[in-house]
Amino acid sequence: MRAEKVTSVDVARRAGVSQSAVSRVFTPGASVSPKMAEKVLKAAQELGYRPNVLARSLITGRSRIIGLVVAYLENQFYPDALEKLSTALQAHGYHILVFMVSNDDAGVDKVMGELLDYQVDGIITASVGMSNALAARCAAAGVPVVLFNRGQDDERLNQVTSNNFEGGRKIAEFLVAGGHRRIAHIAGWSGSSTGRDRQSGFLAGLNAAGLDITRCIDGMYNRETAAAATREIFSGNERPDAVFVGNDHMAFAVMDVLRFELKLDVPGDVSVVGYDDVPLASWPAYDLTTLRQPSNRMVEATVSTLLGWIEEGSNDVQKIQIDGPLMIRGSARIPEGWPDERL
Amino acid sequence: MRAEKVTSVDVARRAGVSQSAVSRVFTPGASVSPKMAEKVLKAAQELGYRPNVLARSLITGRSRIIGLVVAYLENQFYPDALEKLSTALQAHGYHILVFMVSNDDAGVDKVMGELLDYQVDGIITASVGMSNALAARCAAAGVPVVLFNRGQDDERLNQVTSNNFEGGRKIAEFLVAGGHRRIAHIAGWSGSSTGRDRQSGFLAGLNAAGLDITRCIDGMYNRETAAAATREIFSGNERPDAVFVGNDHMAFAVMDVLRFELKLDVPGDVSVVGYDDVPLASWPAYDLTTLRQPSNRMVEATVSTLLGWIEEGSNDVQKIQIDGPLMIRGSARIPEGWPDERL
DNA sequence: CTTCAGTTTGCATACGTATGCAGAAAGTTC
DNA sequence: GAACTTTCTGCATACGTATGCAAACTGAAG
Repeated sequence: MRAEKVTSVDVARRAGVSQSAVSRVFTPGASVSPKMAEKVLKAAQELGYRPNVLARSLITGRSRIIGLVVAYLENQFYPDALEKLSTALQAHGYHILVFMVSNDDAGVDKVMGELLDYQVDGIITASVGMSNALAARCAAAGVPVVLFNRGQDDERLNQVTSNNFEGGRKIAEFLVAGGHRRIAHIAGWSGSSTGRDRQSGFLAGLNAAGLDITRCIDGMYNRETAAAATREIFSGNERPDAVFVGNDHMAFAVMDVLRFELKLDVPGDVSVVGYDDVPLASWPAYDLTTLRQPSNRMVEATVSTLLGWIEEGSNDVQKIQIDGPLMIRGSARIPEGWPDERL
Repeated sequence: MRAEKVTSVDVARRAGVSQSAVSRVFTPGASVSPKMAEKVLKAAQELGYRPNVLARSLITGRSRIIGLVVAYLENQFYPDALEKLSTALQAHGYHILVFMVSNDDAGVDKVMGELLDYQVDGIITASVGMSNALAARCAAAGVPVVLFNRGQDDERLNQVTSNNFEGGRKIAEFLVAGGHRRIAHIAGWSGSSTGRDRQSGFLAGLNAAGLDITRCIDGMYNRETAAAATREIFSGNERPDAVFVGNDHMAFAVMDVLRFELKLDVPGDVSVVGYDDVPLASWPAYDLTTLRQPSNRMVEATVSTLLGWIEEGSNDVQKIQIDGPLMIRGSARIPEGWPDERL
C-alpha cells in the first residue's frame, strides 16, 4: 500500500538529463530548449510525475495556500462567499485552507498560530476580527491579511466590506418614505463593525427625517437571539410597524416569529427589511426586501488585493467599501413611486 | 516588509544547543531531558519560533492536510458538513484544503491532480464521484479517500452515506399510510448513487403497497430544474396528491412553486416530503417533513475512517450506511396514529 | 572507584525542489 | 571559419526539518 513517490530525480534519470533540467521544465519562465522539454515531459508522463508543491514551497517561500478563517457557515452569505473565493483563487493556482474558529479573541489567536505554521501566502478572515498582537505577527511574517466583510482599525489590515453605513441609511430612507413611524431595529452584533455601521447609518437616516429608533436589540447575528428579540419587541401592544434586521439570516427568524407565532402579516402589519441578499431572500417563501452585499465584487476585490500583495509585492493597505442596491421585494411596504434599484 | 523567518537553527544557536535538540523538543514522543526542553522552549518563546509544517512534511511524509472536493455549497447540507468536518479534523491537528469542482469527470480529474500535488494525507469528496483511473492514482499514491454522501462501486474507496434505499422506502410507506395514491417523484440526480438509491427505495416501498410512481422527473439536485419539473407535473388537471423530492434543497423550490405559482395548499392539496433535514427544513416557513441524514454521525464516521487509514495504517475499505429518522413536520399529511420518530 | 545500562545529545544526512554560477552548445555577424 | 553573443545545461548548494547512529553523559549497583 505504501506509495513509491516519483521525484524529479527519477524523471531526470529516465530522460537522461539532470535534475535541474527537470525542475526548469516545470518552472514557468525558465530557460529550456524545445527538445529538452519534450524529452522531460515524455519521461514525466510515463512515470506519472508531478512536482511536489510542498517541497517547492520550501525553496520559493510560496505555498500557494491561502488561509481562510471563518466562524460559522450557517448564514448562507458565507458558504456563498467561500465558494466564490475558492473558485477565483483556484483560477490563479491558489487554494484555500479552512480554519473554523469560535468568534472570540482566544479562539482566533490559537487558530491563527496554526495558520502561520502552514506558511500560508495570505489570510482571509470572514467576519472575524484579529487582535493587534496577531496583526503584528502576520505583518512580521510578511503575510498579507484581508478582512472580508469586517472592518477594523488597524493600519496593517486590508479590508473589503459593503458600504454598511450608507446601506443602513438607505434602508431608513426607504422605510420612512413608506410611511413608517414606529421603527425597530434588531441589530447585527455590536462587537462587529458591520453591525455597528449598519446601525449608525440607519440611525442617521431616521434622524435626518426627525425620527428615532423605537426599539433596538442586539440580535448577535444569531437566529435564536433574533427570534427572542422579536417576541420581546412585538408582543406588547405598542408594537412597531417596521423593523430593520441586521442581516438576512436573522430576518428570516424575525419573519417566522411574526407570521407563525404572533400571527402578524408581513408587510401588512409589519414591514421587514434585511441585509445581505442571500439567495434565500429571493425565494418566494420569504421574498425579503434587503440590501444587497455585492458578494461577487467583494470577492473580486479581496482576491485582487491579496494577489497584489503576494505577487506584485504591493504594500498599500486597502480599505475597500462597495455600494450595494436595495433589493425591493415583498416583505416591506413599497413607497409610492419609489424607483426600483434592482439590477 | 520581507519577513525574517525564524528557524530551528536560530533557536538552537540562541539556546546553545544543536538543531536536532530543538527538533526533538517539538516532536511529541522524542527523548529530551527536562532542562533541555526548558532551555529550548524559552529560546523559542523569545524568538517566536514555530515549526514549519511544510518542511516537516517533507521529512515525515505527512502534511496534516486533508483535501476536500466539493461541487457546490448552495445546498445547505454541504456547508453544514464542511463546518463539522473541519472542526472535527482540526481537533486532531488536521486542516481542510478546499477544491471546488464542476461535477463532471474532467473537472474532478483536473482538480484531483492539483490535490495530490499538495501531498494531502487524505481526501474527502462530498457528493462527487471519481473516475477509476483517479481512484487508482490515489491508491498508488497511498492517499486514502472517503466518499462523503456518495456511493460508488470501487473496491478502493471508502464511503459514508445515509441508508438511502431504506430512507426512500420509509417515505413511500409514510405517504401510502397517509392515504395518498397518486404519488410523484422529483428525483435526485440519476448520475448519483444517492439519487438512484432513494428512488429505488421509494419505488420498492410503493410497489409493496401495490402502487407505482405516478410521475417521475430528474430534478438534477438543482432548484430551477426542480421548479420546472413541478410546473410540468402539477399544472395539468390530473395532478398527484403527494410528491417525494430527492433532497430538501429541491423540495423548497417545489413548495415555492406549488404555493406561490400554482396556489395549491401544502399539505392540503399536495403533501411534500424531502430528504436531508437541513436546518432550513425546520423553519416554520417550510416546516418540511423530511428524512434526516444524520450529518453528525456521518462526519464522525468519515473522520474516524480517514484517521484510521492515515494514522493506524488501516486498509480495510469501509462502506458505511447510517440510518436516519423521518422528521415529521407540517408539509405532508400525517397518517392516523403514526409513531413519531423524532429524536 | 569501577562497571554497566539507560538516557540524552550532537553529527551527519535525507526529504524534493529551485536557482546562481560557470561552462557547453548554438546562433550571429563579418 | 573566427570572434562574439545568446541560449541552454549541469553542478553544487540551499530551503527547514526529522532521525539513525555513535558519542557523551547520568545514575545505580557492586
